Amino acid sequence: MTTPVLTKNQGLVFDVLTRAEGPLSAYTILDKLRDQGFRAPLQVYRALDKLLEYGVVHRLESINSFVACAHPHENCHSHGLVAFAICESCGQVIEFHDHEVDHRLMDWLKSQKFKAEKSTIEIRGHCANCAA
Amino acid sequence: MTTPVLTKNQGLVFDVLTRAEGPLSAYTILDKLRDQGFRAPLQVYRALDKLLEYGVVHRLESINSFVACAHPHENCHSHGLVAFAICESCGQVIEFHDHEVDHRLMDWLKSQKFKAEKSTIEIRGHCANCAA
DNA sequence: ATCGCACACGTTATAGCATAACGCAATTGA
DNA sequence: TCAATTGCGTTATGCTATAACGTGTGCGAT
Repeated sequence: MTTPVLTKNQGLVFDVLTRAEGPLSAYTILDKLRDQGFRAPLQVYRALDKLLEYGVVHRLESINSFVACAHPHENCHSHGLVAFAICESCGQVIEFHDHEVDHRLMDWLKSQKFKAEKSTIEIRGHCANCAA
Repeated sequence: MTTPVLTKNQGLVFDVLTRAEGPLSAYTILDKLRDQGFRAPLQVYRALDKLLEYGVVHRLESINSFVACAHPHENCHSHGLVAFAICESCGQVIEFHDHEVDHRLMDWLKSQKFKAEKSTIEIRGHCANCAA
């Protein structure tokens, strides 16, 4: 499963996210793309929907923001769960995968006969630099 | 650490959440409390802030909603991580705690010298009844 | 007792996040 | 060629959350 060629808008949004230091909100992305002709939120959200679908971008539910996947080449959907540590001081995000956590959660869900579709694991706190 | 006596507004919001079948948005709560004199979102949000602080209510980040804690008596802050399975068909939420997952995540965070403060683990999908 | 402080509350206004609904253009494949 | 699909642009709207102001009440310290 490989990522399709991106359209113009998808490419612009993906570039902005890739260059960013940390996660960006949809409206921040919009502002950064006004010079490229973006005028409305939907232009951003539609591109984001596709990028999320392709697995090259992640949505951080707890801060209503989006971040480029840390492993752009391999498709992120093929890993198991994705987890994020989000620094509330500097905004940086560390993405990580842990099969142990993955299996444990999946086993539990299985025991409940719950069919998992999307998952969100986000830890907010302070990174090594900011913990002071 | 015991839960303080709730104020009138906090009590009303907590009651609504306790009686609800599933999670409710702040504005849904507001609507349910109009007859008791609620007029503005802040009345709900302020009560929710306290209830979250007391650990008797959880916030579901991925659906912008709130749910009463499944174990009202024991303080939920004292458990480790809390995880939720959210059914996208019927809206029901299953709350669970798993020390294995907890430890595993905490170990990883520790290895990164990341100081965790708040966590979100939410799995969306379909529950046993709705999976059909 | 009264002053000062902390806290809950009420209200209005505004900010921030996300989608509905319309129509047009380009592409593809039967 | 026609129909279906997909992306795009625009306007309008809805949902989620907080800022900023002022009021009232309880309570401890002086």
